[in-house]
Amino acid sequence: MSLPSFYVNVPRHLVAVDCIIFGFEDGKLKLLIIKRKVDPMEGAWSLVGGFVQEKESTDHAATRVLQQTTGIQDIYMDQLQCYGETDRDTGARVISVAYYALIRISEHDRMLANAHGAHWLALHQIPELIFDHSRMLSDALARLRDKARFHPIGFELLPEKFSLPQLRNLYEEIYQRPLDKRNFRKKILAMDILEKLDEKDKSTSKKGANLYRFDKKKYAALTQHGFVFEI
Amino acid sequence: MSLPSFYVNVPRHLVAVDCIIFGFEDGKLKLLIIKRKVDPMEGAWSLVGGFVQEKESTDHAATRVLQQTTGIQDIYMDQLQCYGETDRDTGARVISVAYYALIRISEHDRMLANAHGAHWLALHQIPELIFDHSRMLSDALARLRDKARFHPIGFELLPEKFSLPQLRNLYEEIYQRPLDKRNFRKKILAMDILEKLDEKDKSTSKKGANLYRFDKKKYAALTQHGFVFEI
DNA sequence: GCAAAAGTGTTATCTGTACACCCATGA
DNA sequence: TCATGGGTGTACAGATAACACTTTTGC
Repeated sequence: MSLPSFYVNVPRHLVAVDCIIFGFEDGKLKLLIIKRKVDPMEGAWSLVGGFVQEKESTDHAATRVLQQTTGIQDIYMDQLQCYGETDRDTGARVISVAYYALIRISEHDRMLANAHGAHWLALHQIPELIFDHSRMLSDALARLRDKARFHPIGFELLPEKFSLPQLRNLYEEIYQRPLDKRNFRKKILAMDILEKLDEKDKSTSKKGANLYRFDKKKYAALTQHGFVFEI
Repeated sequence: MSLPSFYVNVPRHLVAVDCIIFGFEDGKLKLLIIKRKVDPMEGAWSLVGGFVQEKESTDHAATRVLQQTTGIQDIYMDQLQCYGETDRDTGARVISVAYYALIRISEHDRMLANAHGAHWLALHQIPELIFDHSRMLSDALARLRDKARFHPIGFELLPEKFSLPQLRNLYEEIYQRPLDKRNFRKKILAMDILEKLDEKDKSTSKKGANLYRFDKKKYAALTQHGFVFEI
């Protein structure tokens, strides 16, 4: 197969994807990182990443890389942005497309991740990362805060069934500020996008906290009529 | 110079940049587009674009391409996102990084642009664009709306000196809805980020509208103290 | 019975929104 | 003098923010 002449004699580039993978556990936002297995910077802490193959989209590369290095599948993932500085990777000129992902940390996933040499660390425990990965992380955090404010993506970080204190705790962690218990409850319930379950979570108190489920269909229906989620 | 072994036998890709260039003139948001000069799709309407060279960053490629194809320099530009589908360009597999730019349309720039075969068209007059460029445009518009809401980037589209009716008109155009004259004036003046000039714009009325200038320093100072611009 | 987290309402303040008339001026 | 767009203030409604006590239950 020959290229149109416009495309010949054009430089070609190594293109990578890097994944900023957020989870939520023990009331803390966590990040999944690995010890790099290849030179340069072998052994240093790094985001999960890999190269874009000949015939796959960058989106596909991101989900594939995540799946291959951690065994994790079927999760919320969104493009952050492209990092295109010429010297960002010290091994070669590599253009990287960063993606951020939100994960419900499960024991299953935790074992798989460990088997792949990946580790969940709380945000304040994250060591210096290679190349521009620390920059990617702070950009991703900023994006997460922006996005979570007007889109119900927080639920991607919680188990299917969750309590309101849990949900509030998540947003307090994302925005790093306390949220009033009563006001939060009032606001979120007024949206009418949660299904109240007949079940309690007794793991954090004697009394037990009622469990809820995010009602995707209701949310979709409301959205159609101009409703905007906002925390 | 040899590469670390990790980087050999890795597929390389054509990487392009495409620019969504917004301007504001005659009370309308406009887009700068060109008739494509190369195959495939020669003669079809296209965003301004070009390939990323060996030793330049993607940011640099975007400003270079804009400068080369329109003569325009020194403008607000921000990355939109990367488009990485394998079949997005019908000529070859090309990964494209899209940038959006905001321009003060001047006669000087207009002539240069015309000389390069580029045209300013009002948004509602934009024809079908090649490849995924129409998608890029609508993504860029969405981003512009998002960003302009909380960042004072609207001023990039206006001349240095502008009137409040002009500014309001711009936001009405961006958000496609009428804004109350008095409320808008009250809100924007309360921010205390505009310098009132001793000059009037008489081009649109007998009375003349007072001119203002955006005070970058004041804005920067306020931002440091937690102030957030919001329309 | 007590410690610990869950759950519940009311009030004051702020912010957004609606709205109509006078002003300055060139033609 | 009149037509045109520029400039001004107030009142109401809805949203946000502050705040303290009761309930449940395992130990």
